[in-house]
Amino acid sequence: MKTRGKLSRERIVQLALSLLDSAGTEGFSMRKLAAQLEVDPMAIYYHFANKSDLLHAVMQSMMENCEVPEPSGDWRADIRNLCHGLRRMAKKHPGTFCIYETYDQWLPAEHRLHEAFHSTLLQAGFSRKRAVRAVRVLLIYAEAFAVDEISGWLDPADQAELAESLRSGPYPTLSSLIEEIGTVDADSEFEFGLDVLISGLESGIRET
Amino acid sequence: MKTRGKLSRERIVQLALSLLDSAGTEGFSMRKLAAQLEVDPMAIYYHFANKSDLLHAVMQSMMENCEVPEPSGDWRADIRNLCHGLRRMAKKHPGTFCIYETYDQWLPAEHRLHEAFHSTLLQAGFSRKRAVRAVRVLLIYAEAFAVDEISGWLDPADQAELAESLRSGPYPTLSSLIEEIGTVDADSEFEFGLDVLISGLESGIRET
DNA sequence: ACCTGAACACCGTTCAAGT
DNA sequence: ACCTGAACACCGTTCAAGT
Repeated sequence: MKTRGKLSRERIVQLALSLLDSAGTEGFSMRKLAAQLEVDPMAIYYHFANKSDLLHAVMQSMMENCEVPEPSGDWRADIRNLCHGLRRMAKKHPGTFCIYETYDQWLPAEHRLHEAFHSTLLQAGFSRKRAVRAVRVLLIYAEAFAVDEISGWLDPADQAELAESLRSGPYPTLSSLIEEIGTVDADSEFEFGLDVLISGLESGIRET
Repeated sequence: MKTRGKLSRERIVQLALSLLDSAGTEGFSMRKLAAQLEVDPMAIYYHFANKSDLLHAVMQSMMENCEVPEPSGDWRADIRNLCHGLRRMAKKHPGTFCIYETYDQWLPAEHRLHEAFHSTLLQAGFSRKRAVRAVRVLLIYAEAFAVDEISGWLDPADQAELAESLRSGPYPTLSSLIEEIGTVDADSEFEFGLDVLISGLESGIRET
């Protein structure tokens, strides 16, 4: 009812989201989006101030749909679930997530997730300062892992390329590890990192 | 002696490196670089196939200058030093480092650093598989931390913006933590993450 | 061998105009 | 209120030409 025309903020955002995720950061442009909307490029500018204003709305839409599981009482399990939810969201919206990772302002929609992280750790007995620091480390890890995953840091074809690349100098250790470096199971890899972080965090809950 | 002209691969790379680091990813372009070199934009294309070929060389130059401290025998200290070296390099070359982070191919110049990481952990008694996984987690953390630092995730001015942004909904935990979230000392923050990771890693050296 | 210059297919965005 | 269309200042890059 707000719009009699063919366009609406909602329709633009939804199509932008899917175009960004399917075409990637490089393949996305205001002009291509307009073409998909079957509209003049400048029509979008009636609804959004500029490209980054639109991207802001797109990121908001992504974050609003992020699963934030309910707390179970076991902070270790809850933290894991929150990280998994974040990773699932990233894989569902690879293009948008990469934009989000280089975005330097607060997104209201991310507060819901951050609230859950922080309250989980405070409940678990973390001091305020330690909780904030722990969340920061966990988010850095989970998000950067997801970005690496999106950019394809696990294709088995890489193994040959690595071997080729290593011929540029004597790297005995790396050469002996080609198989291990090339063989990556993303799921268990992610789990491993969470194990390390959580066990590192539980050794000093009372500190600081 | 390879070039009689005003241009050379070396000169182009050095100026590209400093332009990229001072102007940032957005501010860098082939045309602006050519202007600084006082040369026609297309002159660069005689020395490099295209933009990403040039950026590859720029990243190589950055990584070649990365400090890779000698092993001391104490793997905990060595891992910390390697991570600090990486972070220092990132802060010295913010623009180039951000390009590097979204680059999806092997850079020969990064093998030196990775070799040091892996051999340190193997010496410390990590199994091959566990060493590879540990390095991956450590690099993800150190690099993503550096990127966050570069994009300015620690300015004290953010505190007011966060408070404003939190008014969009009820976020009791976050609201109570505004001060802690806004007050970040990057150095000790980085150290905290390393503490967590290393203590998490030492709890299971013999596993897997 | 090394650089120039015009040209092309893209961008995001301003601004005036149409309905 | 909502969209169009021409125009501008940018891109990266191809291709033919100059020295």
